[in-house]
Amino acid sequence: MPELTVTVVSAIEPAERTVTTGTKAWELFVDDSHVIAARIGGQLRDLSWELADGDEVEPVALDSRDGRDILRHSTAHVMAQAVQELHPGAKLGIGPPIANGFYYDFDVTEPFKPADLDAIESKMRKIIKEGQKFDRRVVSEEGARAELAAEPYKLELVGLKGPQDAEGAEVEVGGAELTIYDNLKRDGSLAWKDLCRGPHLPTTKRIPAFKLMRSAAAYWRGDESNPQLQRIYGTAWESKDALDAHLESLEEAARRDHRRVGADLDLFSFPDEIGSGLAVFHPKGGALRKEMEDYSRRRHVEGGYDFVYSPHITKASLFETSGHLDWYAEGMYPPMHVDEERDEHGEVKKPGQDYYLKPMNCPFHCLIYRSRGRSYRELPLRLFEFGSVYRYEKSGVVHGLTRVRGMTQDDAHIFTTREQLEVELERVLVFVLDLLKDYGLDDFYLELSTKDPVKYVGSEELWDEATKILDRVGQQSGLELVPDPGGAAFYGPKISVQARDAIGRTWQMSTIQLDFNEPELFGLGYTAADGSRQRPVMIHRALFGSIERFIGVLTEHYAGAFPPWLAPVQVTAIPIAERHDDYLSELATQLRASGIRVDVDRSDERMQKKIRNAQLQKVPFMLIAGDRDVEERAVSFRYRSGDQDNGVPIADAIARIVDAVDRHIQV
RNA sequence: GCCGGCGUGGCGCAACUGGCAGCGCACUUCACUUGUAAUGAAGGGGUUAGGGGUUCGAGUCCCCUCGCCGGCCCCA
Repeated sequence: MPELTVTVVSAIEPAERTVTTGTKAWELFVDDSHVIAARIGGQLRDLSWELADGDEVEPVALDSRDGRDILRHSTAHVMAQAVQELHPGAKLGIGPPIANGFYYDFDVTEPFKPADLDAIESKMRKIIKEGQKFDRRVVSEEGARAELAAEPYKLELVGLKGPQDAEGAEVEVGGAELTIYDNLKRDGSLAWKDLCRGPHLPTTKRIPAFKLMRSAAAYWRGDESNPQLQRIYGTAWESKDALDAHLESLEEAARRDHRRVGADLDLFSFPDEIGSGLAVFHPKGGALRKEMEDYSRRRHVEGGYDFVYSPHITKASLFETSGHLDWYAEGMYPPMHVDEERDEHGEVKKPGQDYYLKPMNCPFHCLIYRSRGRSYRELPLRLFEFGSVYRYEKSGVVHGLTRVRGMTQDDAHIFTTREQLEVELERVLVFVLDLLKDYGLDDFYLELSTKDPVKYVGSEELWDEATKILDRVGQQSGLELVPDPGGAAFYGPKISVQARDAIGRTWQMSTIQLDFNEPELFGLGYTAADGSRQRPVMIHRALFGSIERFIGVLTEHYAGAFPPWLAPVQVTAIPIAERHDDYLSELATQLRASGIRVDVDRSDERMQKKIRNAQLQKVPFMLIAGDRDVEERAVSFRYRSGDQDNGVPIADAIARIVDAVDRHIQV
């Protein structure tokens, strides 16, 4: 029998194996039940793939990254089969794996209801139990068209046959050839089939745990002008435990949701009367916000920024100059038309003016720059403002504090010479990261957004130079630098700082953005050392992004249990009996004199209830006093963890609290 | 903006096919004075998001508006 030699790449060391011709990949891994696919010559393949001489074969385990993707993709197929059995007219869209799960899009006459999902789930369990085989089959384009005649969306994909455009479509048609996967029952009969690149699990039985999550509409191929399909999201895992852990982490995220924590802790609200996406901060949220802002101001003073202020509205001409009305008019609140006068016949006597709410602060800062002649000696000029901006976000995207229509940016615009640009960018990045760390975020990576080939202004050379500088600065930071091709705004490339929170989610925080456009539009200049007139480069830089959003992120990061310096109430004093009230009120006066935010709970609740209330409000320090403490001129600490430290002398107690606040430490 | 779901005291929820708007927490008052997560009693609070319609009768059914939730598109 002819033989061939393959190399099995495993965790230990590559091993050569001699096998007979016709050997399938699974035969190399019969003793490892976790292996569900193989990477052969760099390509992911089914276990039924026939080996060729010289192949390098790497096992893919179910609980690996690739393994989970394959599992989820196969589960999506099972779901689609179930949907088509229950809803015979349903047409297939695409069904790729995504982070933590999968989805599949369907064109159905009626949107799915929760009860439909239950039924689909039961049907899926039946299919999984049947142990249907995923069987790969290469087809010609004509063959595919014939087989898929009833699947208009699949036909469209056959026409594309490449990974372009539609996100996720590459899992269907990505590769050099077209393939169809047949789902075969035990008796070899065809249960279902789908155009798909694969690979897949060997059989449906290899799906250990899954759950359908929700349904929603999605535009076909991600384009608003296309029809909306009904998408079902699901998740699948290598074990029941892994699924449960995933569901638990979703619940943890829900418990931390800033909309919920914000209401529980009385931080902020979104009164309907004001309008969608517009928040008010209550006294406790106000204390938190003020602390954040005050600290930021202090650091900006130290960082050499100049503080400026600008109004919330302006005449249209400013945004004509800046180009915002050309590029972003639909993202702006419509204008208010003022000062128009009409005569008795209704004819316009005086045309009036359009005023706009500002969606950005930069044009104002450009005017401040331009208010007089500038010398190279003044640069870099760093203008900083907590600037409130208003954006008419589409009604469907407004979300808590993270996507609002009115927000305050901690916005700075730095005007610099081309020569200073690199040094200044380094400085800004260090400044931004240091400050974020002070608020308790310390796990970052960077994203470099580069030119969108169709939507940009300025010369190629300028973009290249600026992109290179940003890249260099990013590299020097030592952080991971992820490319984001085409992600830049039309006026310049940017670096954004992504932060991971306490439960591993990433948030886009700061952006540092170059702008070659506005200095040009506003005709900004400075006199250089040689007396020539030069154009400055502008750096846009927001650190929190918006204060509102940052408060939302921090609330979720800390799950409301803020470190003492940020906590709205830093100390709750709890008397054991009413006769201890005055003792603690005196202590509170002393703490307030040290700048500590302290409440004395003088309600007529029992002290256990007061502890519970303070605990639920996530107050970092509870100071409890009874007869013993009064006698010793001491106080007893209780922390959010439930830990106690009793009989602490008053002076020590104050010092301990003030120290924790000053040093920004968590307790 | 699009698709779907939803909107009942401050918050969380209940009210079968249309038939007296209710419970818990919170709030107020009174009593109790207790050493580390809920003392007891009494009381106040709602034009059921807003508007229109169907009906003898609407929280419940229909229409419009506003708002919220989950996605999609978008996010300068």
